[in-house]
Amino acid sequence: MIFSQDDDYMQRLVPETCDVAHNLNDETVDNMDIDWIKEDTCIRCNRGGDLLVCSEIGCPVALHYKCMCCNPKFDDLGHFYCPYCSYKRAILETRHLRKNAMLAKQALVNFIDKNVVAGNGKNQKDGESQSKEPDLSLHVGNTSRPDHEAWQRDDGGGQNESVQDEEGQQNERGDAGLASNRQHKIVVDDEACANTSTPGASDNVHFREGGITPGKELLQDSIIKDKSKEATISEARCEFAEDGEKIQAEDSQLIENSEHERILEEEDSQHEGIFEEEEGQEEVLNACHVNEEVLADGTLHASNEGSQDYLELSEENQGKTEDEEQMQPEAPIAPSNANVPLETSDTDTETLSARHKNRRFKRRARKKARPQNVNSPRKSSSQKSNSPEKNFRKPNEKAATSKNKKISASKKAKQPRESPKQFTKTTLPNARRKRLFWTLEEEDMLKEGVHRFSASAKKNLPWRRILDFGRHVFHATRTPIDLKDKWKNMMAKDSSTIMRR
DNA sequence: GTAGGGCTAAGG
DNA sequence: CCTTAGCCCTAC
Repeated sequence: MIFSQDDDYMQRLVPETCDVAHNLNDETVDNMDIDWIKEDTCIRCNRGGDLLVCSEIGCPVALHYKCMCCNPKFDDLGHFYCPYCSYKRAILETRHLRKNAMLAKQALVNFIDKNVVAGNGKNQKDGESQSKEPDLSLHVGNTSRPDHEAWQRDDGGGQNESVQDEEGQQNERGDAGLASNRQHKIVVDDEACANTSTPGASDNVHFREGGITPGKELLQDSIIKDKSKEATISEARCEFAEDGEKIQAEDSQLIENSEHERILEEEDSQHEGIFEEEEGQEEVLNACHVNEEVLADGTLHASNEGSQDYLELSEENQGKTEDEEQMQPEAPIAPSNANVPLETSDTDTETLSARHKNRRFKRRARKKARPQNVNSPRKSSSQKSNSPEKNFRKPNEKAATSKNKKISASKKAKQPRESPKQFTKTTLPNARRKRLFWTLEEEDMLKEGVHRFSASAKKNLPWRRILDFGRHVFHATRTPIDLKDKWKNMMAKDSSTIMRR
């Protein structure tokens, strides 16, 4: 849509409701108004003629079509927006979506909290009844659940539709997720706007204050703020990580989500500079993650709608929690208290503690002995047979492991993946990694990788490259050495089967 | 970063 | 007790 510099445009330039006016003193505004009114030329070539005038209220940008450095952006109604306003609108939309997501998350947390209080007390005591309990799944679309109705009552009906929809999307939140969120935008948009302090106003102010380079100083400020915020977040993350291996299993997912939000936030703050009010919300989000961990670990694990992933996760985590318990007295740096509720919340009944006490004691002794092993030469086979672990291994532990093994073949690859770097960073120095069996998919990928890279390899196989090659299949904790070891085993296996024939 | 060999958990 | 498979350490 091409405008001439007509009266209509002038009127649009100096509306009393202009956002800038709210943030600048009258004198400044008056001066600026005068400048804008005089502005009847292209801001690039400084000439008159047919100009594209930005439709954003208060934006004085006018450009020749040919002076645009890129294709002009129009909205559905054909209104032209200058690149800055166009970007600003996109950011605004992103913010709305984020607000929606956070609202949904908060609703989810409330929902889960209520269920934890109401439902799980008896779940813990009755193992079998857990599977019959109402579905506490985080997934949507399951209509046959009483809790859902309770939730609707608790949170008020109007929003539930949108909140419920978005909660599922958050689980796989990415750009695609955000895009799909748009269809729900209108539903909660009003509330999101209400919570926001008219973003457009701040945008405009920054643009004006920054002069020709819009909000340059503010931009830097925002980057600094953002970095400090990021540091805070990562500090918090570290604290979580110190809580033990359990966190690691979910940390990668946490990081993914946080990372995604951080990126969004960076984008926002770089252009708007003031999202300090969202810091609290960021914390809320992190808190949400923590809550989810707790739930995945204990309360949700059995009542979930047959979600094997949760089930398996909780099984593993029980073992890990146990390890954490052993470590705590010895650990020179005491982990934060965040895991205390984890231990006491649901899995640690009196009987359980008593049953595991002996085992923990033995394991602790073994772990104490481990540092000596590290520095000493290889142990003799006699030492090997004296391993206390073997002597005190329990039948139910065996059963759990075998069950775990069965599940692992098909399910391991679908678990949230933990980064090997995170693992080495956050695990105690002498702790041994949890044994992770190879899936068929991983083996196939390994074969494929070796096949692909062995041709180009002169002497040594590039395990690192093979790992990168199959990163999407290999578990995130796999290292090149693991690949090498696995290949070694596979070769040994092959040769042994050949020998037998 | 990789190879080789030893250690160890887990299962039979 | 043996075997298997994954993990770890050390040398290169």
